[in-house]
Amino acid sequence: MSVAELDDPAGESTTPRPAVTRRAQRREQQTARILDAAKKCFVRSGFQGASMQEICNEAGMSPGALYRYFPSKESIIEAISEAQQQQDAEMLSAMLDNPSVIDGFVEASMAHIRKVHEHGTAALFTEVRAEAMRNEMVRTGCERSMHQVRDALRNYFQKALDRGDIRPRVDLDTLLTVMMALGEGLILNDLPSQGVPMEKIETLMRSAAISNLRPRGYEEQKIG
Amino acid sequence: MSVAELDDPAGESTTPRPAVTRRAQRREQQTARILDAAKKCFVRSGFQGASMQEICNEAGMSPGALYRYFPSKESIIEAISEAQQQQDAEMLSAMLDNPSVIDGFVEASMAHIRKVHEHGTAALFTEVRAEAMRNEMVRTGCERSMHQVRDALRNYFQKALDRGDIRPRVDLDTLLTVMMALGEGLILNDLPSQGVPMEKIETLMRSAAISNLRPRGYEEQKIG
DNA sequence: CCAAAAAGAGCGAACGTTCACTCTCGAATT
DNA sequence: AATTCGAGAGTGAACGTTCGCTCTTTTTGG
Repeated sequence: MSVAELDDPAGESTTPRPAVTRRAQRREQQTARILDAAKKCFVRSGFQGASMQEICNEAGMSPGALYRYFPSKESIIEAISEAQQQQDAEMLSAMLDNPSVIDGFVEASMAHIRKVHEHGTAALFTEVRAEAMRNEMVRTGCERSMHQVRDALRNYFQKALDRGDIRPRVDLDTLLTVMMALGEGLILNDLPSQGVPMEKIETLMRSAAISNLRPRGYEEQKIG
Repeated sequence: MSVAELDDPAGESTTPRPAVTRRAQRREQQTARILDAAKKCFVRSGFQGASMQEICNEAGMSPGALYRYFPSKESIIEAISEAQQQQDAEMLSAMLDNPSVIDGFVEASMAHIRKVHEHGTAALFTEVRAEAMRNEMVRTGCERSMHQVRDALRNYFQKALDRGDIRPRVDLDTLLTVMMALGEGLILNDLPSQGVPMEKIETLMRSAAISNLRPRGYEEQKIG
C-alpha cells in the first residue's frame, strides 16, 4: 500500500497492471534495505558480533521477513564484502586512464582514501580483511577483487614501462605487491580521521611513487 | 607432586618450604598456558568466533579452572592484544639504535615483518585492529603501543634531522604517520606468505625510505 | 612436629541467555 | 483463486559464566 503510493509510475495503484515488475522491484528495494542495515550493524559490532536480531531491528523487519531475502547470516556477509570489494575495485580501475603514471596512480589512491573516509567504511574494510583470514568465501572474494585492481595496475604500469616512462628498481610483480600493501596501510589507518590533511598524504604518496617507479626526468625537478 | 618434582630449586620436595613462591609460580604457568591456547583459538576463529569451551579444550582445562585465572572472555582478549602490541612495540624501539637512519629503519621494519611471518601472527594482528574499532579497551592499548613506536621513531628521525642527515619533504608528524601506515600495510599483507622474497621487500622498503627521508648523498649513488 | 583447619586449584554439570534460524498463519498482491 | 509476503512466537543448540564439589597445598595451634 504505502510502497505502491510512493512509486507507482503511472498512478494506477489499485489496478494490478505493472505485472512482472512490481514484485521484483519491491524485492530489490528490500534486499538493499537489508544490506544497508547489515552494513551499519557490522560496522558497529563486527560480523560475528552483530546478531540477526540487531540487523532485523535496524532494517525494521522481522526475522521471518529477512529470511525470505537471505538464506543465512553468512550469505549477507558474503554479499556485503562482495559488494564492498567490487565497488572499490571498479572505482580504482576506472581512474587509471591518466597518461601521467605518477598522477594517475596518486589520484586513484587519493580518491580511494577520500571515499573510504567519507563513507566511514574503514571499519568495514578491516572487518572484511579479518574475516577473510578464516572464512573461505570471503577470502576468495577478497582475492578476486585484489587481483582485479592488481591487473589494472599492472596493465597501467606495463604500458608506461614499454613507453620507457618508468624504470622501477624491481620486477613488476614485486612492485605491484608492495604498492598495494602501502595503499592498504593508508586505507586501514584512515589518516584523514586522524587529522592528517589530504594534501600531505598526497605529497608523500607522490614521493613514494616517484621513488619506486622512477619516472623520466623526476630526479632533478623534485628531489634536487 | 609432579610440579614439585619438576621445579624445586633446593630439592626439598616433601617439606613445604618455598612457601610463597610455589603457588605464584604455578599461577604464572597456568596463566601463560591459557594465553597461549587463547591466542591459537583467536587466530583460528577470531575474538568473537572462538568460544570459551574451545579455549578450554586447547588449554586442556575445564571452564571452572580457567575462570580462576581470568574473570571474563573480554579480559583474555585485552591481555592478549595488550601483550601482542607491547611486544611488537618494544622490539621495534629496541632496533632503532643504528647510526645510519636508512639502515636502522629498514632493518627494524624487516625484522618486524619477518617475526610476524614466522609466528603466523598476521591474522591476530588483523583481528586486534578490527576489534580496536569497537572495543574501547583494545583500542586504547592499540593506540598506546602505536604511540610508543611513533615516539621511538620520532626521536630517531629527529636526531638525524638535527645532524642534517635527512631532509624530508614534509613535517615530521606527517612523515611518521605515513611511514607507519606503510609498515602496517606490509604486515597486514604478510608478503612472505604470498611468495615475495624478503630481499625484494627490503629493496622497495629501502627505496621508499630514501625517497621520503632523502638522506645526504643518496641521490647519485642509488638513483642515478 | 603434626593434626586440624583454611585456602586454593580443578572439574564438569548446570544456569540463564542469546544465537541463527523455522514455522504458522493471516494480510496483501496479482 | 493463487501466490507471495511478513510478523512474531518458537526451536534446539551454543554461548559465557557459575556452582557445588573433590583433591591438594599451605597455614595454624598446641
